[in-house]
Amino acid sequence: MAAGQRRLRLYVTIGQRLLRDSLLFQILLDSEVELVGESETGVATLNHLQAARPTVLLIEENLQDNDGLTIAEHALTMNPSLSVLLISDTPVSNGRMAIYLEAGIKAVVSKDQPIQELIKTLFYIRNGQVYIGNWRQQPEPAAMLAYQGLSGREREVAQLMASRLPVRDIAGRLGVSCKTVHSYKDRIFVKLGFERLPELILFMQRHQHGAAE
Amino acid sequence: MAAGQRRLRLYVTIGQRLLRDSLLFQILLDSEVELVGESETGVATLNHLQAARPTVLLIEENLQDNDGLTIAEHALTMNPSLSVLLISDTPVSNGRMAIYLEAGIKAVVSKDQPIQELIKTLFYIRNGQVYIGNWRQQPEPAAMLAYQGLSGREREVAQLMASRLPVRDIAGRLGVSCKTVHSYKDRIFVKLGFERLPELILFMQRHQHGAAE
DNA sequence: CCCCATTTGTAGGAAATTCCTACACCATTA
DNA sequence: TAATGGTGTAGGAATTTCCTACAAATGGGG
Repeated sequence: MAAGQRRLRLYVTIGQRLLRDSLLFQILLDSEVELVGESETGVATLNHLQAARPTVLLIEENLQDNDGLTIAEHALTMNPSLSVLLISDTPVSNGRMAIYLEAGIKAVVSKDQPIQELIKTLFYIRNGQVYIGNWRQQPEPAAMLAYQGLSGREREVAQLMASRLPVRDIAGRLGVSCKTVHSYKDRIFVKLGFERLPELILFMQRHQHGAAE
Repeated sequence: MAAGQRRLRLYVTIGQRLLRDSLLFQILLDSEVELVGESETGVATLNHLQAARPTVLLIEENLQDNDGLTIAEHALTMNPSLSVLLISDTPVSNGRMAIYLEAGIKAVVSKDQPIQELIKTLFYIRNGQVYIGNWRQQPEPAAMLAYQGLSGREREVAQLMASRLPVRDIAGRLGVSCKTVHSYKDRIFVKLGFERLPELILFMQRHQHGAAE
Protein backbone atom coordinates (compact mmCIF):
# COMPACT_ATOMS: atom_id res chain seq x y z
CA MET A 1 0.00 0.00 0.00
CA ALA A 2 2.14 2.84 1.22
CA ALA A 3 5.52 3.04 -0.46
CA GLY A 4 7.34 1.30 2.35
CA GLN A 5 11.02 0.80 2.40
CA ARG A 6 12.47 -2.72 2.55
CA ARG A 7 10.84 -5.91 3.56
CA LEU A 8 8.99 -5.65 6.85
CA ARG A 9 11.06 -7.77 9.22
CA LEU A 10 8.59 -9.13 11.72
CA TYR A 11 9.03 -10.70 15.11
CA VAL A 12 5.95 -12.17 16.76
CA THR A 13 5.43 -12.90 20.43
CA ILE A 14 2.13 -14.62 21.08
CA GLY A 15 1.62 -17.25 23.74
CA GLN A 16 -0.98 -19.49 22.24
CA ARG A 17 0.01 -21.43 19.21
CA LEU A 18 -3.46 -21.40 17.70
CA LEU A 19 -3.62 -17.63 17.49
CA ARG A 20 0.01 -17.29 16.53
CA ASP A 21 -0.28 -19.75 13.68
CA SER A 22 -3.50 -18.46 12.27
CA LEU A 23 -2.38 -14.87 12.49
CA LEU A 24 0.92 -15.68 10.83
CA PHE A 25 -0.77 -17.57 8.04
CA GLN A 26 -2.66 -14.43 7.21
CA ILE A 27 0.16 -11.99 7.70
CA LEU A 28 2.60 -14.04 5.66
CA LEU A 29 0.32 -13.91 2.66
CA ASP A 30 1.82 -10.52 2.07
CA SER A 31 5.11 -10.95 0.32
CA GLU A 32 6.52 -7.81 1.87
CA VAL A 33 6.57 -9.47 5.26
CA GLU A 34 9.58 -11.44 6.30
CA LEU A 35 9.22 -13.41 9.49
CA VAL A 36 12.48 -13.17 11.41
CA GLY A 37 11.43 -14.82 14.62
CA GLU A 38 8.68 -15.80 17.01
CA SER A 39 8.36 -16.61 20.68
CA GLU A 40 5.77 -17.61 23.20
CA THR A 41 7.24 -15.72 26.12
CA GLY A 42 8.71 -12.37 26.89
CA VAL A 43 12.03 -13.70 28.08
CA ALA A 44 12.54 -15.73 24.94
CA THR A 45 11.72 -12.65 22.94
CA LEU A 46 14.37 -10.54 24.61
CA ASN A 47 16.89 -13.32 24.13
CA HIS A 48 16.33 -13.60 20.41
CA LEU A 49 15.61 -10.06 19.43
CA GLN A 50 19.13 -8.86 18.75
CA ALA A 51 19.91 -11.77 16.52
CA ALA A 52 16.67 -11.50 14.58
CA ARG A 53 16.88 -7.74 14.00
CA PRO A 54 13.20 -7.12 13.30
CA THR A 55 11.82 -3.77 12.28
CA VAL A 56 8.42 -4.54 13.75
CA LEU A 57 7.54 -6.41 16.92
CA LEU A 58 4.03 -7.78 17.25
CA ILE A 59 3.54 -8.69 20.87
CA GLU A 60 0.68 -9.68 23.13
CA GLU A 61 0.01 -7.59 26.16
CA ASN A 62 -0.54 -10.55 28.45
CA LEU A 63 2.20 -13.11 28.32
CA GLN A 64 2.79 -16.01 30.62
CA ASP A 65 5.97 -14.65 32.13
CA ASN A 66 5.72 -10.90 31.81
CA ASP A 67 3.53 -8.28 30.35
CA GLY A 68 4.07 -7.19 26.81
CA LEU A 69 4.53 -3.57 27.78
CA THR A 70 7.51 -4.36 29.96
CA ILE A 71 9.08 -6.52 27.31
CA ALA A 72 8.46 -3.90 24.70
CA GLU A 73 10.16 -1.29 26.84
CA HIS A 74 13.22 -3.48 27.22
CA ALA A 75 13.24 -4.15 23.51
CA LEU A 76 13.00 -0.45 22.77
CA THR A 77 15.91 0.25 25.05
CA MET A 78 18.01 -2.14 23.03
CA ASN A 79 16.72 -0.89 19.71
CA PRO A 80 14.87 2.41 19.79
CA SER A 81 13.96 2.25 16.13
CA LEU A 82 11.86 -0.85 16.60
CA SER A 83 8.16 -0.38 15.88
CA VAL A 84 6.05 -2.17 18.45
CA LEU A 85 2.45 -3.20 17.91
CA LEU A 86 0.77 -4.40 21.07
CA ILE A 87 -2.16 -6.80 21.01
CA SER A 88 -4.41 -6.20 23.97
CA ASP A 89 -7.12 -8.52 25.20
CA THR A 90 -9.67 -5.77 25.52
CA PRO A 91 -10.40 -2.40 23.98
CA VAL A 92 -7.96 0.19 25.20
CA SER A 93 -9.03 3.28 27.09
CA ASN A 94 -7.53 6.63 26.25
CA GLY A 95 -5.70 6.62 29.54
CA ARG A 96 -4.00 3.31 28.83
CA MET A 97 -3.28 4.42 25.32
CA ALA A 98 -1.42 7.43 26.65
CA ILE A 99 0.74 5.17 28.78
CA TYR A 100 1.54 3.00 25.81
CA LEU A 101 2.48 5.91 23.60
CA GLU A 102 4.60 7.26 26.40
CA ALA A 103 6.46 3.98 26.44
CA GLY A 104 7.22 4.28 22.75
CA ILE A 105 4.70 1.79 21.46
CA LYS A 106 3.51 2.67 17.99
CA ALA A 107 0.03 1.20 18.03
CA VAL A 108 -2.35 -1.07 19.88
CA VAL A 109 -4.99 -3.38 18.50
CA SER A 110 -7.41 -5.34 20.59
CA LYS A 111 -8.40 -8.93 20.08
CA ASP A 112 -11.92 -7.76 19.43
CA GLN A 113 -10.91 -6.11 16.20
CA PRO A 114 -10.95 -7.72 12.78
CA ILE A 115 -7.72 -9.15 11.56
CA GLN A 116 -7.57 -6.76 8.63
CA GLU A 117 -7.28 -3.97 11.14
CA LEU A 118 -4.26 -5.61 12.68
CA ILE A 119 -2.56 -6.14 9.36
CA LYS A 120 -3.31 -2.62 8.21
CA THR A 121 -1.82 -1.29 11.41
CA LEU A 122 1.25 -3.44 11.01
CA PHE A 123 2.01 -1.78 7.71
CA TYR A 124 1.10 1.59 8.95
CA ILE A 125 3.62 1.64 11.76
CA ARG A 126 6.38 -0.03 9.88
CA ASN A 127 8.27 3.15 9.19
CA GLY A 128 7.94 4.43 12.69
CA GLN A 129 4.62 6.21 12.39
CA VAL A 130 2.31 6.10 15.36
CA TYR A 131 -1.16 4.76 14.62
CA ILE A 132 -4.13 5.63 16.73
CA GLY A 133 -6.79 3.34 15.38
CA ASN A 134 -10.41 4.28 15.15
CA TRP A 135 -11.47 2.73 18.42
CA ARG A 136 -15.14 2.81 18.94
CA GLN A 137 -15.65 2.69 15.23
CA GLN A 138 -18.61 1.49 13.25
CA PRO A 139 -19.23 -2.04 14.54
CA GLU A 140 -21.06 -3.54 11.59
CA PRO A 141 -22.41 -0.81 9.32
CA ALA A 142 -18.98 -1.01 7.75
CA ALA A 143 -19.96 -4.22 6.01
CA MET A 144 -23.27 -2.74 4.93
CA LEU A 145 -21.66 0.37 3.56
CA ALA A 146 -19.09 -1.58 1.66
CA TYR A 147 -21.84 -3.70 0.17
CA GLN A 148 -23.62 -0.59 -1.01
CA GLY A 149 -20.58 0.19 -3.08
CA LEU A 150 -21.07 -2.88 -5.23
CA SER A 151 -23.03 -2.59 -8.44
CA GLY A 152 -25.91 -4.91 -9.24
CA ARG A 153 -23.94 -7.31 -11.33
CA GLU A 154 -21.12 -7.28 -8.83
CA ARG A 155 -23.52 -8.25 -6.08
CA GLU A 156 -24.83 -11.17 -8.07
CA VAL A 157 -21.34 -12.41 -8.68
CA ALA A 158 -20.30 -11.83 -5.07
CA GLN A 159 -23.28 -13.87 -3.95
CA LEU A 160 -22.54 -16.76 -6.25
CA MET A 161 -18.83 -16.76 -5.54
CA ALA A 162 -19.47 -16.74 -1.82
CA SER A 163 -21.56 -19.86 -2.27
CA ARG A 164 -18.53 -21.43 -3.93
CA LEU A 165 -20.09 -21.82 -7.33
CA PRO A 166 -17.23 -22.29 -9.81
CA VAL A 167 -16.46 -19.39 -12.11
CA ARG A 168 -17.52 -21.35 -15.15
CA ASP A 169 -20.94 -22.04 -13.67
CA ILE A 170 -21.37 -18.44 -12.67
CA ALA A 171 -20.56 -17.40 -16.20
CA GLY A 172 -23.08 -19.89 -17.52
CA ARG A 173 -25.80 -18.80 -15.18
CA LEU A 174 -25.31 -15.13 -15.94
CA GLY A 175 -24.83 -15.73 -19.63
CA VAL A 176 -21.47 -14.01 -19.86
CA SER A 177 -17.94 -15.18 -20.48
CA CYS A 178 -15.60 -16.52 -17.82
CA LYS A 179 -13.35 -13.56 -18.40
CA THR A 180 -16.18 -11.24 -17.49
CA VAL A 181 -16.79 -13.09 -14.27
CA HIS A 182 -13.13 -12.77 -13.46
CA SER A 183 -13.35 -9.08 -14.11
CA TYR A 184 -16.20 -8.81 -11.64
CA LYS A 185 -14.24 -10.80 -9.17
CA ASP A 186 -11.27 -8.48 -9.49
CA ARG A 187 -13.45 -5.42 -9.08
CA ILE A 188 -15.24 -6.82 -6.07
CA PHE A 189 -12.00 -7.70 -4.40
CA VAL A 190 -10.51 -4.31 -5.09
CA LYS A 191 -13.61 -2.51 -3.85
CA LEU A 192 -13.76 -4.51 -0.66
CA GLY A 193 -10.04 -4.76 -0.18
CA PHE A 194 -10.03 -8.53 -0.16
CA GLU A 195 -7.36 -10.92 -1.31
CA ARG A 196 -8.93 -14.36 -1.11
CA LEU A 197 -12.25 -16.12 -1.25
CA PRO A 198 -12.65 -16.79 2.49
CA GLU A 199 -12.75 -13.08 3.11
CA LEU A 200 -15.61 -12.69 0.70
CA ILE A 201 -17.45 -15.69 2.12
CA LEU A 202 -17.23 -14.29 5.61
CA PHE A 203 -18.24 -10.85 4.41
CA MET A 204 -21.32 -12.14 2.62
CA GLN A 205 -22.28 -14.30 5.56
CA ARG A 206 -22.12 -11.36 7.86
CA HIS A 207 -23.85 -9.07 5.48
CA GLN A 208 -26.78 -11.42 5.03
CA HIS A 209 -27.23 -12.30 8.64
CA GLY A 210 -26.98 -8.73 9.78
CA ALA A 211 -24.36 -8.27 12.41
CA ALA A 212 -21.94 -11.01 13.22
CA GLU A 213 -23.27 -10.49 16.70
CA MET B 1 -9.65 -36.30 3.01
CA ALA B 2 -11.97 -38.97 4.28
CA ALA B 3 -14.93 -39.60 2.03
CA GLY B 4 -17.26 -37.40 4.00
CA GLN B 5 -20.88 -36.96 3.18
CA ARG B 6 -22.23 -33.52 2.28
CA ARG B 7 -20.71 -30.17 2.90
CA LEU B 8 -19.60 -29.67 6.47
CA ARG B 9 -22.06 -27.15 7.83
CA LEU B 10 -20.14 -25.19 10.42
CA TYR B 11 -21.24 -22.91 13.23
CA VAL B 12 -18.54 -21.06 15.12
CA THR B 13 -18.78 -19.53 18.57
CA ILE B 14 -15.66 -17.63 19.51
CA GLY B 15 -15.67 -14.48 21.56
CA GLN B 16 -12.76 -12.56 20.18
CA ARG B 17 -13.03 -11.34 16.67
CA LEU B 18 -9.32 -11.63 15.97
CA LEU B 19 -9.21 -15.33 16.63
CA ARG B 20 -12.57 -15.98 15.03
CA ASP B 21 -11.62 -14.21 11.83
CA SER B 22 -8.21 -15.69 11.45
CA LEU B 23 -9.44 -19.18 12.21
CA LEU B 24 -12.30 -18.83 9.77
CA PHE B 25 -10.03 -17.56 7.04
CA GLN B 26 -8.07 -20.76 7.34
CA ILE B 27 -10.98 -23.10 7.74
CA LEU B 28 -12.90 -21.61 4.85
CA LEU B 29 -10.03 -22.35 2.50
CA ASP B 30 -11.47 -25.83 2.38
CA SER B 31 -14.30 -25.87 -0.09
CA GLU B 32 -16.08 -28.61 1.79
CA VAL B 33 -16.79 -26.24 4.63
CA GLU B 34 -19.92 -24.16 4.57
CA LEU B 35 -20.18 -21.53 7.25
CA VAL B 36 -23.77 -21.40 8.43
CA GLY B 37 -23.39 -19.07 11.36
CA GLU B 38 -21.19 -17.53 13.98
CA SER B 39 -21.62 -15.93 17.37
CA GLU B 40 -19.59 -14.34 20.09
CA THR B 41 -21.68 -15.55 22.98
CA GLY B 42 -23.37 -18.70 24.17
CA VAL B 43 -26.83 -17.21 24.29
CA ALA B 44 -26.61 -15.94 20.75
CA THR B 45 -25.47 -19.37 19.68
CA LEU B 46 -28.46 -21.11 21.19
CA ASN B 47 -30.76 -18.57 19.58
CA HIS B 48 -29.42 -19.10 16.11
CA LEU B 49 -28.61 -22.74 16.11
CA GLN B 50 -31.92 -24.16 14.96
CA ALA B 51 -32.16 -21.82 12.03
CA ALA B 52 -28.59 -22.43 10.94
CA ARG B 53 -28.76 -26.24 11.18
CA PRO B 54 -25.04 -26.92 11.42
CA THR B 55 -23.54 -30.37 11.47
CA VAL B 56 -20.52 -29.21 13.42
CA LEU B 57 -20.27 -26.67 16.20
CA LEU B 58 -16.88 -25.19 16.95
CA ILE B 59 -17.13 -23.50 20.32
CA GLU B 60 -14.81 -21.95 22.84
CA GLU B 61 -14.82 -23.30 26.34
CA ASN B 62 -14.70 -19.91 27.98
CA LEU B 63 -17.29 -17.50 26.70
CA GLN B 64 -18.28 -14.18 28.14
CA ASP B 65 -21.72 -15.23 29.21
CA ASN B 66 -21.51 -18.97 29.79
CA ASP B 67 -19.14 -21.79 29.43
CA GLY B 68 -18.95 -23.65 26.20
CA LEU B 69 -19.68 -26.98 27.81
CA THR B 70 -23.04 -25.81 29.10
CA ILE B 71 -23.95 -24.30 25.77
CA ALA B 72 -22.87 -27.43 23.98
CA GLU B 73 -25.05 -29.55 26.24
CA HIS B 74 -28.06 -27.39 25.47
CA ALA B 75 -27.29 -27.55 21.79
CA LEU B 76 -26.98 -31.32 21.95
CA THR B 77 -30.33 -31.58 23.66
CA MET B 78 -31.90 -29.75 20.77
CA ASN B 79 -29.96 -31.64 18.15
CA PRO B 80 -28.26 -34.83 19.34
CA SER B 81 -26.60 -35.45 15.99
CA LEU B 82 -24.56 -32.25 16.21
CA SER B 83 -20.82 -32.79 16.42
CA VAL B 84 -19.24 -30.45 18.92
CA LEU B 85 -15.59 -29.47 18.93
CA LEU B 86 -14.58 -27.58 22.03
CA ILE B 87 -11.65 -25.16 22.07
CA SER B 88 -10.08 -25.05 25.49
CA ASP B 89 -7.64 -22.44 26.71
CA THR B 90 -5.27 -25.00 28.17
CA PRO B 91 -4.32 -28.62 27.61
CA VAL B 92 -7.03 -30.93 28.83
CA SER B 93 -6.46 -33.50 31.52
CA ASN B 94 -7.82 -36.99 31.15
CA GLY B 95 -10.31 -36.30 33.89
CA ARG B 96 -11.74 -33.27 32.15
CA MET B 97 -11.73 -35.16 28.89
CA ALA B 98 -13.92 -37.83 30.41
CA ILE B 99 -16.41 -35.21 31.49
CA TYR B 100 -16.51 -33.77 28.02
CA LEU B 101 -17.04 -37.10 26.37
CA GLU B 102 -19.73 -37.86 28.88
CA ALA B 103 -21.46 -34.68 27.80
CA GLY B 104 -21.44 -35.80 24.18
CA ILE B 105 -18.66 -33.60 22.93
CA LYS B 106 -16.79 -35.19 20.08
CA ALA B 107 -13.35 -33.68 20.54
CA VAL B 108 -11.37 -31.00 22.29
CA VAL B 109 -8.44 -28.99 21.03
CA SER B 110 -6.46 -26.56 23.10
CA LYS B 111 -5.29 -23.14 22.02
CA ASP B 112 -1.74 -24.35 22.41
CA GLN B 113 -2.09 -26.69 19.49
CA PRO B 114 -1.29 -25.88 15.88
CA ILE B 115 -4.17 -24.82 13.72
CA GLN B 116 -3.76 -27.81 11.43
CA GLU B 117 -4.64 -29.97 14.37
CA LEU B 118 -7.88 -28.11 14.83
CA ILE B 119 -8.82 -28.38 11.19
CA LYS B 120 -7.93 -32.03 11.03
CA THR B 121 -10.10 -32.67 14.07
CA LEU B 122 -12.95 -30.72 12.55
CA PHE B 123 -13.05 -33.10 9.63
CA TYR B 124 -12.51 -36.09 11.75
CA ILE B 125 -15.56 -35.56 13.90
CA ARG B 126 -17.83 -34.40 11.15
CA ASN B 127 -19.58 -37.70 10.80
CA GLY B 128 -20.06 -38.20 14.48
CA GLN B 129 -16.78 -39.89 15.28
CA VAL B 130 -15.14 -39.11 18.57
CA TYR B 131 -11.58 -37.88 18.31
CA ILE B 132 -9.13 -38.18 21.15
CA GLY B 133 -6.18 -36.18 19.92
CA ASN B 134 -2.62 -37.07 20.67
CA TRP B 135 -2.25 -34.86 23.68
CA ARG B 136 1.24 -34.76 24.97
CA GLN B 137 2.51 -35.39 21.50
CA GLN B 138 5.85 -34.52 19.98
CA PRO B 139 6.29 -30.81 20.60
CA GLU B 140 8.70 -29.95 17.84
CA PRO B 141 10.47 -33.06 16.56
CA ALA B 142 7.48 -33.32 14.27
CA ALA B 143 8.87 -30.56 12.10
CA MET B 144 12.29 -32.18 12.11
CA LEU B 145 10.94 -35.56 11.16
CA ALA B 146 8.85 -34.14 8.37
CA TYR B 147 11.89 -32.33 7.05
CA GLN B 148 13.82 -35.59 6.99
CA GLY B 149 11.24 -36.90 4.58
CA LEU B 150 12.23 -34.38 1.92
CA SER B 151 14.81 -35.36 -0.66
CA GLY B 152 17.84 -33.22 -1.36
CA ARG B 153 16.42 -31.38 -4.28
CA GLU B 154 13.15 -30.90 -2.47
CA ARG B 155 14.95 -29.29 0.44
CA GLU B 156 16.71 -26.85 -1.83
CA VAL B 157 13.45 -25.85 -3.42
CA ALA B 158 11.68 -25.62 -0.07
CA GLN B 159 14.40 -23.32 1.17
CA LEU B 160 14.23 -21.05 -1.82
CA MET B 161 10.46 -20.97 -1.92
CA ALA B 162 10.30 -20.13 1.76
CA SER B 163 12.50 -17.13 1.08
CA ARG B 164 9.92 -16.06 -1.47
CA LEU B 165 12.19 -16.41 -4.48
CA PRO B 166 9.91 -16.56 -7.53
CA VAL B 167 9.55 -19.91 -9.24
CA ARG B 168 11.27 -18.65 -12.36
CA ASP B 169 14.31 -17.57 -10.40
CA ILE B 170 14.45 -20.85 -8.55
CA ALA B 171 14.36 -22.68 -11.85
CA GLY B 172 17.15 -20.50 -13.15
CA ARG B 173 19.30 -20.97 -10.12
CA LEU B 174 18.91 -24.73 -10.12
CA GLY B 175 19.20 -24.98 -13.88
CA VAL B 176 15.93 -26.79 -14.39
CA SER B 177 12.63 -25.87 -15.97
CA CYS B 178 9.83 -24.04 -14.23
CA LYS B 179 7.69 -27.08 -14.59
CA THR B 180 10.21 -29.06 -12.62
CA VAL B 181 10.17 -26.55 -9.84
CA HIS B 182 6.41 -26.77 -9.77
CA SER B 183 6.69 -30.51 -9.51
CA TYR B 184 8.94 -30.15 -6.49
CA LYS B 185 6.57 -27.70 -5.00
CA ASP B 186 3.69 -30.11 -5.43
CA ARG B 187 5.65 -32.95 -3.87
CA ILE B 188 6.81 -30.86 -0.96
CA PHE B 189 3.31 -29.69 -0.24
CA VAL B 190 1.93 -33.20 -0.46
CA LYS B 191 4.64 -34.61 1.78
CA LEU B 192 4.18 -31.93 4.41
CA GLY B 193 0.45 -31.66 4.04
CA PHE B 194 0.53 -27.99 3.19
CA GLU B 195 -1.76 -25.98 1.00
CA ARG B 196 -0.21 -22.54 0.76
CA LEU B 197 3.11 -20.78 0.92
CA PRO B 198 2.74 -19.29 4.42
CA GLU B 199 2.61 -22.76 5.86
CA LEU B 200 5.91 -23.61 4.26
CA ILE B 201 7.48 -20.33 5.32
CA LEU B 202 6.50 -20.93 8.91
CA PHE B 203 7.67 -24.51 8.74
CA MET B 204 11.08 -23.60 7.41
CA GLN B 205 11.45 -20.79 9.90
CA ARG B 206 10.74 -23.15 12.74
CA HIS B 207 12.89 -25.86 11.34
CA GLN B 208 15.89 -23.61 10.99
CA HIS B 209 15.61 -21.93 14.34
CA GLY B 210 15.02 -25.16 16.18
CA ALA B 211 11.92 -25.06 18.31
CA ALA B 212 9.46 -22.25 17.93
CA GLU B 213 10.03 -21.78 21.61
C1' DC C 1 -29.95 20.78 -21.29
C1' DC C 2 -25.37 19.47 -22.82
C1' DC C 3 -20.50 17.96 -21.81
C1' DC C 4 -17.15 15.57 -19.32
C1' DA C 5 -15.77 12.23 -15.86
C1' DT C 6 -16.88 7.97 -13.65
C1' DT C 7 -18.94 3.76 -13.16
C1' DT C 8 -20.67 -0.45 -15.09
C1' DG C 9 -20.94 -4.38 -18.08
C1' DT C 10 -18.22 -6.79 -21.00
C1' DA C 11 -14.02 -9.19 -22.59
C1' DG C 12 -9.04 -10.28 -24.30
C1' DG C 13 -3.97 -11.33 -23.54
C1' DA C 14 0.07 -12.79 -20.97
C1' DA C 15 2.00 -14.96 -17.29
C1' DA C 16 1.64 -17.85 -13.35
C1' DT C 17 -0.44 -21.62 -10.76
C1' DT C 18 -2.76 -25.95 -10.01
C1' DC C 19 -3.61 -30.57 -10.93
C1' DC C 20 -2.41 -34.63 -13.16
C1' DT C 21 0.40 -37.67 -15.85
C1' DA C 22 4.78 -39.50 -17.57
C1' DC C 23 9.14 -41.53 -17.54
C1' DA C 24 13.92 -42.86 -16.86
C1' DC C 25 17.08 -44.04 -13.20
C1' DC C 26 18.60 -45.83 -8.92
C1' DA C 27 18.19 -48.50 -4.84
C1' DT C 28 16.06 -51.89 -2.12
C1' DT C 29 13.92 -56.04 -1.37
C1' DA C 30 11.28 -60.28 -2.04
C1' DT D 1 16.66 -61.09 -10.67
C1' DA D 2 12.45 -58.91 -11.26
C1' DA D 3 9.19 -56.04 -9.07
C1' DT D 4 8.63 -51.77 -6.16
C1' DG D 5 9.12 -47.27 -4.68
C1' DG D 6 11.39 -42.87 -4.28
C1' DT D 7 13.85 -39.06 -6.98
C1' DG D 8 14.86 -35.84 -10.65
C1' DT D 9 12.85 -34.21 -14.54
C1' DA D 10 9.17 -32.33 -17.50
C1' DG D 11 4.69 -31.70 -20.35
C1' DG D 12 -0.41 -30.64 -20.92
C1' DA D 13 -4.89 -28.80 -19.66
C1' DA D 14 -7.61 -25.97 -17.04
C1' DT D 15 -7.78 -22.07 -13.96
C1' DT D 16 -6.35 -17.91 -11.89
C1' DT D 17 -4.10 -13.49 -11.62
C1' DC D 18 -2.98 -9.17 -13.32
C1' DC D 19 -3.53 -5.72 -16.53
C1' DT D 20 -5.64 -3.36 -20.38
C1' DA D 21 -9.61 -2.00 -23.27
C1' DC D 22 -13.81 -0.08 -24.59
C1' DA D 23 -18.70 1.11 -25.38
C1' DA D 24 -22.85 2.25 -22.97
C1' DA D 25 -24.94 4.25 -18.99
C1' DT D 26 -24.94 7.72 -15.29
C1' DG D 27 -24.29 11.65 -12.81
C1' DG D 28 -22.96 16.20 -11.97
C1' DG D 29 -21.46 20.99 -13.17
C1' DG D 30 -22.00 24.64 -15.88
